[in-house]
Amino acid sequence: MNIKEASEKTGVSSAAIRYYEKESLIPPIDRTAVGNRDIDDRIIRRITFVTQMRAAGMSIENLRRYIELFDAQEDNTKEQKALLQEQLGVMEEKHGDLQAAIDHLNYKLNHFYDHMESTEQELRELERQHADKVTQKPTEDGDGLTNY
Amino acid sequence: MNIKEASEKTGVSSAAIRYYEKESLIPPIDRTAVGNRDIDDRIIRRITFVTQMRAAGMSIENLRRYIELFDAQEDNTKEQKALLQEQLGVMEEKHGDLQAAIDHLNYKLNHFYDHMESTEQELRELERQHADKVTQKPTEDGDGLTNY
DNA sequence: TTAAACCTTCATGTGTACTTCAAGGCAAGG
DNA sequence: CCTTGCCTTGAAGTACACATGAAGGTTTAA
Repeated sequence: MNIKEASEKTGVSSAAIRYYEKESLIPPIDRTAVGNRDIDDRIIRRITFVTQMRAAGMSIENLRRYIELFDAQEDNTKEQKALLQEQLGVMEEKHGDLQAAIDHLNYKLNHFYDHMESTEQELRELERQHADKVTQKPTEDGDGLTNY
Repeated sequence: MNIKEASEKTGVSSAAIRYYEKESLIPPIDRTAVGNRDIDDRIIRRITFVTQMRAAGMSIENLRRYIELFDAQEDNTKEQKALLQEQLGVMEEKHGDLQAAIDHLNYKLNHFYDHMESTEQELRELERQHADKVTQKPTEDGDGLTNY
């Protein structure tokens, strides 16, 4: 498929796909007779992988290092492990921050709700939607942003 | 406390604190007689809140809108709700992506481990550390990055 | 055969979120 | 008195991750 189809399939812009190839986040892409990129499913999967890792907050630079290590044929087991471990740490931390912020907002939303008329059900739905994910509420609402 | 102490306490640079104040992410900070910022715990909490939301992926712009709404005295209940709802959506999505990426890396790490000598215990520890957080593994390891 | 709709490379522009620099003020220690 | 070390504002610079534009090539459809 051409780059536009790949773009539509992945949700990544054509320019970004070219950029990823140049930065070696995805392998060199085969070209057609006239020099156009011919993108197969392997490349699509790689693009999707990049998208996931980017969404998870991994920088282009780290992602490139990570991929280089995995693509290399030498025995760089140790470095691979170290890099995985490092990235897992970063992601767990982000995950924690994110969860804290979500909990915080949910708490605020619930508190907020307590002081409102109960005619509007949207908030209840929202609350129900997220209820299973809220594990703990902040011990105090200390950011000074609660007017209610 | 002065801005340097606040910086050390929050892990946010002095320049960033000034920037946050200018962008109204934190309230106007009191000044001493000679014009230096005198930062109290309320400001510290605000800075921490900003840090958390930033870490969770909220943009400066959205964060400012959010804070403006909460600081305003008018009855903007509806907008506050909408903004909270919007941000919760964004964060839940990010959370999902992040979890997917973490699961992916954990799966890779486990798979990886299966093919290694069991003399090195670090990976077991890492595995143990994160085991409770891994809820599901990717159905296939389709990014082409598994050499092992 | 001419326009539309793709594509290419290379260069430059853009938005975000700060960081760094320049120029200067205040307070304490030697 | 002068250096050190903190602070101030305002302007300009930087890094990242692309987006956009220029100049041109190919293929398809009218």
